[in-house]
Amino acid sequence: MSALNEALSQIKQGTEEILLESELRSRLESGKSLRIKAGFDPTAPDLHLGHTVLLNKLRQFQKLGHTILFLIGDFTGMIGDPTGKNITRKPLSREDVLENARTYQTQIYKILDPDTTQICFNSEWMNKMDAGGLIKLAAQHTVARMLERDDFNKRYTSGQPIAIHEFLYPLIQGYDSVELKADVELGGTDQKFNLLVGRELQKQAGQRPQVVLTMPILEGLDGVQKMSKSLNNYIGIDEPPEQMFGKLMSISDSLMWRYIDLLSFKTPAEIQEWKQSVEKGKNPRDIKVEFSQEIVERFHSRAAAVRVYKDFVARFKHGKLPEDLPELVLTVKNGEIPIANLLKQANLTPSTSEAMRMIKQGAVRIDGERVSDCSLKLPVASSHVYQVGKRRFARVMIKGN
RNA sequence: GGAGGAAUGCCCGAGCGGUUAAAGGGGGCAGACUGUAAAUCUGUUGGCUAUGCCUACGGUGGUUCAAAUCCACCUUCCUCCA
Repeated sequence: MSALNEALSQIKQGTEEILLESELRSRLESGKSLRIKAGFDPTAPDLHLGHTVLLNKLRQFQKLGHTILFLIGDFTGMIGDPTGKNITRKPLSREDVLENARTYQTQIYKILDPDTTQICFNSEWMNKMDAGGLIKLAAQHTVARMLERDDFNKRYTSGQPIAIHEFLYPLIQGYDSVELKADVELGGTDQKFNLLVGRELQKQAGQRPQVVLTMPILEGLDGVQKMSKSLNNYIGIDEPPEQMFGKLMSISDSLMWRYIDLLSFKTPAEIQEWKQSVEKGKNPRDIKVEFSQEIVERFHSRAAAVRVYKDFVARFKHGKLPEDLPELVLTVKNGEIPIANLLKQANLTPSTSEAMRMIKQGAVRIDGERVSDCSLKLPVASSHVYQVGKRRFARVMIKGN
């Protein structure tokens, strides 16, 4: 296989769609270092594994010698991508934007190579654009074409409101490609429409239209909705190894394959081998362990991956307490504290009412012993390990004042 | 500019004067079973100084012994007409 074909097949691996593949091929043939654009929301600097599907692909481009334009949409952030849920957002302050950008950098450089990554902000050119410029931009697209976008279309036909400014979002995102002279733009499949607008605007600006490459959207831990912070079904790349491992182990067997396909750096052949071994009767859990360790190692270290597995075995096979359980000291006034209040103050339950419920349901343990008495009071100077459900633990020392 | 309609708990959605902390579903959480999986079954799902108290049906005021339910005004949203 020629180097070109090899590169192309690497790029194609795991991607949803490439528009147009022939254009990508000819650009790769030129041998030049391409400008690869990807846009990010300025408000959510907490990256999770869902984002890394895209980042991994960017990394691959870097390894092939291309340059990444990491665009932070601080201007478009004022609009908010029109999902129908959020209306206009408050513009972030300059400080917030820079702070978020810094947070992004510390996270993305776990995957991307800083040397060939350029961080850009679209406010740089958008703040300079005046009303006339915006009208000129708006004149380059039609309402009918805007309404082709699936979510606009749905909202329009079902009588949901669409604010005019929401139409500006795809336009500005497309215009960013003009400004950046992007050769390729990557995005999730949900971005396809916006990415295509970029092609359109580049053509009108006399540029070669960018190649559009879409990546599948990773489902969250529930396996249904896309991974997102607001749905709380995500695994953050900054999470401690234990938590990361635990969350990965809790995904279902069918979802596991989806995660492996989109996140693992194993070759397709190796993944195929895994699938076959499970078909032959291997416990899928063992594959999950191996895969989860790979991810922990990527964002932490080999040592963490090993430790986390040992801890996991000790805890769930042999019923031991976790090693890293939080410890805290509570100060009480009257020489004792009701169990419900203790659990709330130790952050093991959100409210005392919830604590009461947990006790009634047999979810609360002290030093491994199930508690059934809601009115139990704990005296000063005692120190025990409290547990609510399977996952929440804390060692609490009670002090008088 | 005119005419209608809607707003209920995390979400959807019933209720349309009293027995309503509010049916049903989804989601969440917990228990059982397991592999901290899925599926299944069961329970639970406002708060608190806790066998009682407080706050809740868009907001404010009113009618009533009693209001999510009736009235007035306000706010927000939707539909149709122009």
